[in-house]
Amino acid sequence: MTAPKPSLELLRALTDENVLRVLMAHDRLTRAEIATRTGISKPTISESVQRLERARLVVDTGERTTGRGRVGSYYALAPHLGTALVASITPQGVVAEAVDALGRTRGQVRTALHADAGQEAAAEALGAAAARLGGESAGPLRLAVVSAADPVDRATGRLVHLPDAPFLVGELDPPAVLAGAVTGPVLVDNDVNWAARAEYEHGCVQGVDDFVYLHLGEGLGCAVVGDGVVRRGHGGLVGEVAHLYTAGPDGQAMAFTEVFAALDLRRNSSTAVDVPKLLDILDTSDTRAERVRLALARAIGGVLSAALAFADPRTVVLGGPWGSHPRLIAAIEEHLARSPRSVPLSAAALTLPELTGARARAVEELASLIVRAAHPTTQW
Amino acid sequence: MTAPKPSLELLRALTDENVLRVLMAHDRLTRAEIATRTGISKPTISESVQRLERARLVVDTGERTTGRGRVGSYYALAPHLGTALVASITPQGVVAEAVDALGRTRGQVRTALHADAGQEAAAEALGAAAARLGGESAGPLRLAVVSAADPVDRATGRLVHLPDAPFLVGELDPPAVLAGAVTGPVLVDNDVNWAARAEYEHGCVQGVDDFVYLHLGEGLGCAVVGDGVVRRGHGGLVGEVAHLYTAGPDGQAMAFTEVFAALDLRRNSSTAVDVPKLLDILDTSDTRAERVRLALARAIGGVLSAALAFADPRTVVLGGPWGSHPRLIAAIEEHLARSPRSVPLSAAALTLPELTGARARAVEELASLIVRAAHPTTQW
DNA sequence: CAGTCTAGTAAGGACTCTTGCCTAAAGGTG
DNA sequence: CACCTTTAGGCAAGAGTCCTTACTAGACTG
Repeated sequence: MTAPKPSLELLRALTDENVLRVLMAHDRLTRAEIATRTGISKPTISESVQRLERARLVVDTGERTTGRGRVGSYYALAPHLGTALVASITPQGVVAEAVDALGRTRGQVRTALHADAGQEAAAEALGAAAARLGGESAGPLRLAVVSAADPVDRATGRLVHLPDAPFLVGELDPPAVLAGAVTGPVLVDNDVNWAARAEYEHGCVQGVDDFVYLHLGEGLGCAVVGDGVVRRGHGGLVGEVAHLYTAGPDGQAMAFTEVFAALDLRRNSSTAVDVPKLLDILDTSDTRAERVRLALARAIGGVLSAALAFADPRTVVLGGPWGSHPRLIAAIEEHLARSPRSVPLSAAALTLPELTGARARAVEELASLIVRAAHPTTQW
Repeated sequence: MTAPKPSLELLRALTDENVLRVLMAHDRLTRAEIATRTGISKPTISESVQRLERARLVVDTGERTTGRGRVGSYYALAPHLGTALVASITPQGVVAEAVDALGRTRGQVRTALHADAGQEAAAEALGAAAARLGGESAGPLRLAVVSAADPVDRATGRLVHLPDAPFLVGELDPPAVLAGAVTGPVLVDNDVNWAARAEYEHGCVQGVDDFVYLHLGEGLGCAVVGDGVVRRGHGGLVGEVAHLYTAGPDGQAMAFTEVFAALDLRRNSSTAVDVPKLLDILDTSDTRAERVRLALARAIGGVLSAALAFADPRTVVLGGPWGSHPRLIAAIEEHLARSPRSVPLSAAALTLPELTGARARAVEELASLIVRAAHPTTQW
């Protein structure tokens, strides 16, 4: 809409950005290689590299080309540019990594948590992991991307407790916990959204710009990808399907989460789904189990009718501890075949997908942080 | 992500774009005014204006400044740059306009249609309107933006007949109908999506980036705006809520459209809602009418639970012939107050909103067509 | 050891943007 | 009416960026 103001500084910034981006894709390159890869002339690249070296964003690695011809110098991103923290918080524990702008993992810390550890323990584990990774890596932790197994408030990054939804990780404020260890922004989103991003980039829906990812585990979650981007809505609560009205076992309209109460599939004194019991039923072949499967398929079919109405996905991905069970998928497909509108289903393909998705975002964000650092004033 | 390649041509293109954009916002300006408004220096503007004049995109209007100081020449976009066709097709008739890049309406044609005219009549009316507007205006019709009161296939722009949904306008292929009269692209979307855009820009949800617009008329439609953009999904069927499962009059789960059958609110031998009868009931105060209102509120509440789950709107806008009825809104609000999650409601504010929304898009698209015409090869 | 190949540099040209100054023409002022 | 002020537009100079071409330095090849 609004075109940037033309200026020579803009050109310079563009050249530098091209150089930095290509150095993020290939960790070490000579000036000549940068020139051919970017399509910019060698002299211009030389000037840019000099500029970036003076700004300490790029360094001569000391390595030299071997082979025919004159010896070239390899350049790379400066090592002290820092890393991004990637963290996943689940009831099982905290997994944290540091990644650099090239997407290389520089260290990983795993901390197991007790089943009823509470948010203090989670916060402590996250803080400790950040401190350790920050100490280990060459530069500072410049930003953090956090995945949490609960709804996340889009504005503040804090976890939200919705009525009738299990609160797995609990009242946690990742930006506050990480404020000391991380110098820049802290981006928080729930695990299902990150998992959807991972499936989009590396999993079973590559190239599908519009899809819905339904996560079925202890909690019931969903992610909506529209036009290639994870949609979060006003408060970040897109995909919170617990209160969605759907069809219950006897055809009554009821909230999705109530279906599990009606089927006696909840964990004691909790709104969490009893996953072992449910998996057990999915593996059983008697008529009672069959009835439960039908009821589940019908309830999930109702959820999918809502997904079709509000997201119009090309595909629906089913993930989570019991979501990708073949017998469940078969039952849902059968149900959909009798519905007026249908949609292809596929099973989630990745393990630890939320970390993959969060990592991708972290790398992207770190890259743009570095590029903007080269020309703080120029904007477009 | 990928930065454009720096080049002097890019700078030139950027300058020209700045000039063209400012001339689209203010119909006539002197070189000096362009310079101050864009923040670019006078000599640069002079060169750009010369270039654009040679390319016949800009003309000296012949007008001269009056007042103190040297007389300046006013420049403006060339008049033959053409216009965009904006058309709305409803069962009542066709309304078509030509708009230029400054958003000025250059002519309007209204054609009434008989209640059961069929798509041939609609196609003919559309074609005739386009031919007339194309003949009247100075330049060609360079693109068209069409609003139709039916679902639109995102890939082809053709209207789609979904099962159990009324097919108001019918099997129409606007791109084919307009191929002769319009030189460029034909963008088609359904009226509810355009109406949502209009409410976003000029109506009751200005500045609200995430909202849902529920249109309740003969057909049941919905638009989802996420991050400030109307979301269409894979096939363009976002908002087709007819088959969404919700709660029926007796608490049974049923498709939204079936609720109207159950309440005997359909027009004879059709799936269209009987709007006069429904409005009548909304205005009545006996217990039977009250029961119908309750049932409607419950069914719409179910639809809104799906909207909350999949779009997380900040606000829900209710529009259409019976959607903004105060008594209906009150009934829905009462229902929502008892639900675990709620959302503010507001009534649609605009008349003929679909034309307003389509017009905005047409102006935007025409502007970018003109800007790109100035530098066909440069891309960024 | 001459030939070949390649990274990096130097020179020159083309082009764009900016600053500053100048001119022309109109309105206002005494 | 003469003069000053104001404003649009043009011109010149200068700085900066990118590109092409040509060259140099150094290492491998045969």
